[in-house]
Amino acid sequence: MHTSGTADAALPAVVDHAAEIRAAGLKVTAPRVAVLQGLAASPHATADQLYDSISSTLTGTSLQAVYGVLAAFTTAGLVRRIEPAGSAALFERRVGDNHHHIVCTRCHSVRDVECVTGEAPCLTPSDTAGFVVQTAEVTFWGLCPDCQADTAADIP
Amino acid sequence: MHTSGTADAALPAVVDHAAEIRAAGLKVTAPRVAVLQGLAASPHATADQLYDSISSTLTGTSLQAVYGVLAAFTTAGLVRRIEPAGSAALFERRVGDNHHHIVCTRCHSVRDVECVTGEAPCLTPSDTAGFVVQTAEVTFWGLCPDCQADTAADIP
DNA sequence: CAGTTGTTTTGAACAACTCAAAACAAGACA
DNA sequence: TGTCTTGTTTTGAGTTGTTCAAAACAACTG
Repeated sequence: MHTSGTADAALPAVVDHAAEIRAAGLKVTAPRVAVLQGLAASPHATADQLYDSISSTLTGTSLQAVYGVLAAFTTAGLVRRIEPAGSAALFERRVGDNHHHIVCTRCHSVRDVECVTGEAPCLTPSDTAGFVVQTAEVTFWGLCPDCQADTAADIP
Repeated sequence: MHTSGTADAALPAVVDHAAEIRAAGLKVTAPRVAVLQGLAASPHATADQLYDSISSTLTGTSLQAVYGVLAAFTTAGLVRRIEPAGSAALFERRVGDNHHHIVCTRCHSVRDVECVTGEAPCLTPSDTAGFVVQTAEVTFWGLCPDCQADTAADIP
């Protein structure tokens, strides 16, 4: 760790996070950098999970601070908030692209799904009932590989 | 009310609801019939809204009873539970068909959307990451006609 | 380095929902 | 028709996820 070429190159990720926060017009603080690090480690995390991963290294941080950070990031467009039925809100770094999600019906794990067939057909419902459609959100539900193996073991 | 041709034909809707409950293998009770009536009147209702519409005519009913009724109906396949981000759970009578929803980003009103282009493309994500896909849930977000008029008035 | 403004801490409150035990009623059966 | 069993509702409390508000605090500006 301490034998790297240049001091700045040693921690590129951290530097990036601070820069991203600054670029969004927000002040750079320790909880904010930590939340971005946590999201880099687990790309679909709840506020609680992020607080857990943060509180070990950044003592004195509160869960409410994490909620505040995530609210600021969401309105600033740094993170996206998704809310699959039956789970707490999840936060992810990927914003701006129209990607979707697949959720495991058994363990609630979440993975990203690119919407290649996607944009055009999915954004064109047959009858919008007079609504002006802004976005379309697709959530797939199924069994993740781990739970497939587990349920296969259950049924002899 | 008391001058109808036959006694049974006087209350067709109520009879239907009781029959539907019975057909689902559940006991017919006043709160259950009332919940189905409430859902007939407002096809996308929260437990709270249903309780409100019920408690005026059926005194002594508790909100917890409504939650219990809805849980029983959901597992029995009589109603479907949807959970748009930012709202409490909504319940609807339409089950079994693969229809979707459009939600107003301003007032949170919900309308059904048929998925005509739908089934095939929407159920075929490009890369399922090893998941076995069971269902696809599409939620459109936009402005309802009322809110279009309201926001148009706001911007001179 | 001081001032301003935005952030975090602390503590409380809230909404939606679930749980558990006792009272009760619907439908089956004698 | 009355009794029994089982499922349902009532009552009351508890949990989880999230938001609010005031005071303490720290990041960037000049």
